[in-house]
Amino acid sequence: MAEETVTGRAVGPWATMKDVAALAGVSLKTVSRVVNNEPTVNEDLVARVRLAATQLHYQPNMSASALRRLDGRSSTIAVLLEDLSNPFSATIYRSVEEVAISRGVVVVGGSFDEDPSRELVLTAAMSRHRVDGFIIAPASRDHGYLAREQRAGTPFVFVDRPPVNLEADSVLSDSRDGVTRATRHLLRFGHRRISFLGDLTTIYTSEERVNGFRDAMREANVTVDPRLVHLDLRTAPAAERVVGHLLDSADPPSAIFAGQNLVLMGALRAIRSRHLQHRVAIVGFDDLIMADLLEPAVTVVAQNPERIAREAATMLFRRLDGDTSPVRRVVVESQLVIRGSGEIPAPGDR
Amino acid sequence: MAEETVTGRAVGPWATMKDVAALAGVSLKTVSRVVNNEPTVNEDLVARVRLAATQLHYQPNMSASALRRLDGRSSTIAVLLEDLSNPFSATIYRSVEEVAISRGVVVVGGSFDEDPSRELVLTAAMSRHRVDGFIIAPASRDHGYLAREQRAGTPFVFVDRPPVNLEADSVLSDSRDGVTRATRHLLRFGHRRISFLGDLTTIYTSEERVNGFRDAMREANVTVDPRLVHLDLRTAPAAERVVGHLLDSADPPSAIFAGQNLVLMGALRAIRSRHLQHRVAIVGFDDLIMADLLEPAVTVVAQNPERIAREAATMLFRRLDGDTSPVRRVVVESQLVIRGSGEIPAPGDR
DNA sequence: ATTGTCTGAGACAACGTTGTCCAGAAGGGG
DNA sequence: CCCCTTCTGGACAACGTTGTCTCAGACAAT
Repeated sequence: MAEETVTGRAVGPWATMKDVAALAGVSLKTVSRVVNNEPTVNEDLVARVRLAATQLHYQPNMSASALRRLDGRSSTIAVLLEDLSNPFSATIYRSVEEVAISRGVVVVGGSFDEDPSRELVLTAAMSRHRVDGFIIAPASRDHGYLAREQRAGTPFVFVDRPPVNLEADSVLSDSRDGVTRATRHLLRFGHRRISFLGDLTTIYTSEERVNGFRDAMREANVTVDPRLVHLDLRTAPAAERVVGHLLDSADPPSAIFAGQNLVLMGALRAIRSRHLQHRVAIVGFDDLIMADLLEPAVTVVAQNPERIAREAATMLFRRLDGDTSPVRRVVVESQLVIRGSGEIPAPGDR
Repeated sequence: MAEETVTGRAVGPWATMKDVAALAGVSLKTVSRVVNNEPTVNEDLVARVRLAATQLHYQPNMSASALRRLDGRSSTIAVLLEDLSNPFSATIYRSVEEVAISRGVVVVGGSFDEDPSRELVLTAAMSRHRVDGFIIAPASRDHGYLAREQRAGTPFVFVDRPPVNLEADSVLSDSRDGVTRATRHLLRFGHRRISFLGDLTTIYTSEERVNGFRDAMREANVTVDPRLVHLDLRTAPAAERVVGHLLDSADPPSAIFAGQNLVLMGALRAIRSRHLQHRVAIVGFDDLIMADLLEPAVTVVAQNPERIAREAATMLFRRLDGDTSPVRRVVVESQLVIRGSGEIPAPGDR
């Protein structure tokens, strides 16, 4: 055991292949072969090496391994999302982890918080660690800077947002269509004054969602009152304030579409504090835990983060396994979950 | 740029220190010094090296760096929790990430799902990657097997659950006390038939929570009806079923303490479906997003995952910075958040 | 018995970096 | 002017592993 080496390094009791080889009475290279399950080793030797390895609690050093291997693989992938503490990102992370662990790959996570400079910092850090691949929901709107790394052989799979200035696989939700369908749903209940509340317009999905809303309104020949459209809302309190003003105004909306989780919560608070929850219809984007427990239960457009993640992970690993087929864009359907709050009819309506 | 090396390896366009040195017209070692911000380099050379590095988009190879460094540091820490997709774990992960990124350290995450064998698999994987430290909420109840790694110099900080058979720092919630206080709260509203619903008894915190409940009941001289205590509930549907039976029974509880998130949700569903939400008091452990939007809003014992994570991360990094002071156990207070559901008086009560 | 083929194990170099050591330049004092 | 010290940069080895090559030995065919 290499308690102390020539250089005087106090590495602690990490056994190396050399130690295992010495104990098993074989050459270092034979240990390497056994560790990598190469089939050309005599089974007696395999057994001896295995025994020595367990006795010494040998754990291969992945840094050394990654350094020396021809493919440079580190058995590590990066999953970089908006915010690992929000349920959507967390579910994606977790589902990717599931696929990764089954392949002996560990997952390095990071949160961008919609900050493009953080995206740069984190992707660079991951590059330094030579992760084998990326699953990324970018904050920036230009991903050309990743081309270099991509050419170096690192695959990228974009989730939730498409790559810009980069040819890469992506797995997206049908946000636009999802919102269109939800808006049609509200229109069907007689609503004409529908308020749309959206997240940062810099975010791709956020843009898609407003567009989906406008699509449905145009299709139904309902003009959108610009006073009812509020974008760049990021927090529940901000949304609560805005919705409060809307509801207190002379010509309030009869229905609200909340384009994001926190915005939905703020809107719900504003509605409830005015006891309007059975009068004003509301539909949200992204499912909320406990949405079914509210009174009325909340109708939402639910995305499918598990499926997005599974698709993305399989695509990534396929690429790592050598798939060189053309870039793919997979769209995962979102689903309108009808629970009550979106089925409140407009005042004059039947 | 090493497009192709002697061995014929297609490494892609990763520039190495050698390439940078060649372009800058200095020796390899000088590049290393510049990259590591060693102060003994002439500033002209520094500038030249920096320029060459950016021109080549040089990113140091952390695998090589970790391999060669005396301390073997990989600038990586592992955060291994129950389930990264549940809000408690996700918040901890995210808060640790925040501290880590400020130190240029990346975070590898993993979920145990309360499966001790998965704990073994994941910790071993992290060992192979030679992570610099661990923040861990273990699934197993014996952590002696980590001693070897600890002796190798890797610090461990346990969160949410204390280390067993291992001397290591820990950051815990005052679960037991929190539950005791919540139970007293229910007792104060006249409740005597209080039902306790708990998670897997193998989980440390789960055990603590029942104990906290029994403490308060004993203190108040109220005997606990064993039919009202249900443990090993893991899912919302299971909890819903159990609470359904309780409520439909001849002698139902007047108050319920739900020892965990999903259990709370199941209990709430059972109560609501019987329209008893204004009759049966309920208090949960762990805050729920939107708990304030329910009718009545849900009283909970809220933990403080951000603080737990921040404490744990600072402890870990202090250890990495050489702190050799005795092992510490930090307790982060939980807080009873009064919202309404826990303040429903018992039937016969004032 | 000799040669040729094949299998499996070991010697050796190399991956990209950092620690150690040394040499040459620069600077100061006698 | 020379010697000694200080500072800076470079040569070299080493980290733990894997790829390549070689060689010993087993075995079959002549």
